[in-house]
This record gives sequence, structure tokens and C-alpha cells, in this order.
Amino acid sequence: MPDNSEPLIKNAERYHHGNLRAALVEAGLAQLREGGSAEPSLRELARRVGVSANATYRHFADKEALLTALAAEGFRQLAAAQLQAALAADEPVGRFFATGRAYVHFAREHPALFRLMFGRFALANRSEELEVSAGLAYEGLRHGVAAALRLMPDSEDVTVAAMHAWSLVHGLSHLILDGQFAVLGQDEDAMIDRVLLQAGQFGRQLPI
Amino acid sequence: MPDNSEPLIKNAERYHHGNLRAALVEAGLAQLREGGSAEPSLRELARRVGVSANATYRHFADKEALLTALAAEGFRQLAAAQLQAALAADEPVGRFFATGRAYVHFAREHPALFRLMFGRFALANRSEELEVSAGLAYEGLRHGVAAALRLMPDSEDVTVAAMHAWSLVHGLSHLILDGQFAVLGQDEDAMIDRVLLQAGQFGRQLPI
DNA sequence: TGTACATCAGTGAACGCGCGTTCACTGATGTAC
DNA sequence: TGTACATCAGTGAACGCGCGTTCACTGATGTAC
Repeated sequence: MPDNSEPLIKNAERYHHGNLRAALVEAGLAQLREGGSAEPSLRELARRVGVSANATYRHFADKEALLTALAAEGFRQLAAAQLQAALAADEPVGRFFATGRAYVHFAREHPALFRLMFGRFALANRSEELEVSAGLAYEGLRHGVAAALRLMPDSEDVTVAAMHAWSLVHGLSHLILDGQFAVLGQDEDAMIDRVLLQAGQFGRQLPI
Repeated sequence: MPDNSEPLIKNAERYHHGNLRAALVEAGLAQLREGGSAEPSLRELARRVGVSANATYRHFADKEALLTALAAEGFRQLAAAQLQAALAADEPVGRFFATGRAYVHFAREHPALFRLMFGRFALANRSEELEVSAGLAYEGLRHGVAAALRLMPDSEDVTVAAMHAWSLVHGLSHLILDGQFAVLGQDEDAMIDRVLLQAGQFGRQLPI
């Protein structure tokens, strides 16, 4: 019969010693995966790792810093997923389309993380870590646009086209997470492709 | 010298009697306008109106119901703004574009309300009021698309085109609120138009 | 090899806070006869 | 016109909650000599 007054698993077995920071981020990702769309609490993550709430302050200045680290990890994973998708395609336009699909796919697979990322992202005081992670993803986007359009990567046309493409996948992701896409029927993947490819269908008739 | 133990303005002067419900929604809109992006608290809104927190329970089942009523009011205002914009233009394609601009404009003017609207919107258990308000806006969108494309309003092509346009303006709105559009320079309005009109520029070259 | 000391990562108890919600109530207003 | 009663919109105090954060601390590890 287990003794409830002591944890069954010692702390040292729960996470690599000296790596509580990483363990808390890991716990945050797990919490976001399981716990609905509510923002994880500092105490909850400490509980998950099996450590006192107080111990988190060794590694993060405050709760905000912890959540921002989580968001930064999200941007890193998003960039990785997009890179992988791009590498699987074999010419610039196809690669660009693949990264767009990967973006929407990522949002659908990690809805709570996606929301947290852009929740933190909105704040004026982003951490340096977050700035770097998000900047990486944005540079990848610009590069893809420039390659597909055969333009200089730092031209203003690329900026406009990048914002357009980003807006499209970003809005589609949000609306899907909000449940608005449910009306579109069973085969969501195919419908997503149709929505993204809209420009090819009606581009000459519709201004938007 | 005012007596702090009594409110300077009597409750009856703060809101039309028998209309505390509307006064609370009004206070919520004001709070969202002034108070940053944090979700208003029930007690805060009661305080604003000059009424005990408890009094809100005469008009709303709980906090959730109050916030949902706020979101519904937001959707009503959005639909009104879009209708007004459409009426100012004079042919179907131009009208459609005008409603898209109005959407982005609304988000920029009411950032916190916009976030709240789509925060509540995401929840599975929408109130009937919210459903009606949001449905109204969506039907307006479909109608605009159908008119611009000269298609039957309930065809699947209209659904796809509507989702595309909605995704575009929705994502652009969010990214602007998140501060990502700041890199695009001074004349935001002109840049927004360029991003929205992207399809006309590169539509034949880019799939997205 | 042993000793003295600094550093570091954690503990456990406690604090104050604002919150949503519930309780029993009060006083004004409307209605039936 | 007066009386009895029900209804309704509000009050004020209180509850319990989980939260982020702070405090003083402990015990293990590393280092200088």
C-alpha cells in the first residue's frame, strides 16, 4: 500500500537534474495538449513536474517568463514543421504552398499552444528568446515568398505578399480552431486546400 | 467636501432604471475600450455601473453569460459597420471589398472587443443571442461573395470563397493587433489595401 | 586527505488578492378585491 | 379608496478558491588551501 505522504516517484527521477527549466516547458506543452484552452498556471506546472511552486523561481523571473518560454518553444516547433514540409516538396511554388499547409496543420494539432503563442506574441514586451524564435519563422516565410516570386528577399513586394499569405493561413487557422470550419463538411484537408488555393480559382474575379 | 461613504451619483442616475442589463453591456464596451486586452471582471463592471456585484445576477445567469452578451453586441456592431461600408460602394465587387476593409477597420478600432468576440465565439456552448448575431455577419459575407461572383448564394463555391476572404481579413486583423504589421511602415491603410488586393497582383504566380 | 566556506537548487509555510458566487435580507412597485 | 399580498430589483456581508509571490530555511555539491 503506497504511503500517500511521500511521492511515489522522486523528483530526481521525473526530470534530468539541473534541467528543471526544460522539464517545466515540457510540462507546459503537455498541459496545453491535454488541458483545454485555459492558460496553464505556474502552480499547476510545478505540480506536474513534482516540484514546489517556489522552485520555478530558480529558473524563471515570474509566471510571464515561463509562459513566454513556452511560446518560444512553440515557434521553434512551428518553424521546424514548416522546414520539414518545404524540404518534402521540390520546386519553389510547391514548397511555399507546403509551408502554408504546414502552418494550418500545426494550428490544428496544437490548438492551445497556437493560441498561447499568439497571445504572448501580441505583448509589447517580448522576451529576446521569443523574438528570435518568431523572427526565424518570419524569415522562413519571406524566403519562401521571394523564391516563389523570384524577387529579392528584402523587397517591399515580398513583404506585401508575405503578409498576405501569412494573414490567409493565420486567419484560416483561427477560424478552424473556433469551430467555424465545421460547416464545410467531412474532408477538412481537401477543403483547406481549396480555401488556400482560392486565388487560382477566383483570383481574377474577386479583389480579396 | 464629498462624503466618501456615499456615492456621488445615485444608481438611478447612472442608468435607465430597469435597464441594468444594457448598462452592464455598455460598461463592458467601455471597459474593453479603455482597459487593455484583459477580460473584464464581473465585479469591475458592476462597480462601473455603480451597483453591487450581486445585482448582475438579476440579469445574467453568470459571468459567462455577461461576456457572451458583450460579444454578441460586438458582432451586431461589426455587421452594422460592414453594411454601412457596403452601402457606400456602388457595384458588387467594390461592395465586397469595402466590407473586407470594414472588417479590418473594426478590429483596429475595437481590438479588445474583437478579441473577446472571437474568444467567446470559439466556445462550443454559444448562447442563442451570440449565434444569431454571428450568423447575421456570416450571411452578409456569403451574400457579398455570391453577388460579386454571380453565383447562387448557397453553392459550395461561395462557401469556399467566403472562407477564403474571411480567413484573409481575419488573419490580417489579428496580425495587426499583434503588432506584426508595424514593420510595414507609416501609411497603414494603404498597406492594408495592398495586402488585401494581393490576389490581383500575384494571384497567377502564387498558390496562396 | 581533511577542513572551512560559499554557492546553489530546492522546500514548506504563509501572505494578500480579487475573484465568482451564495445567502438572507429590504424596500419599492404592481395588482386583486 | 384602502388594504393585503405577491413580485421584483436591488443590498451587504460572507464564503471558499486558486492564484502568484515572498520568506526564511535546508541540505547537497563544489572549491581553496
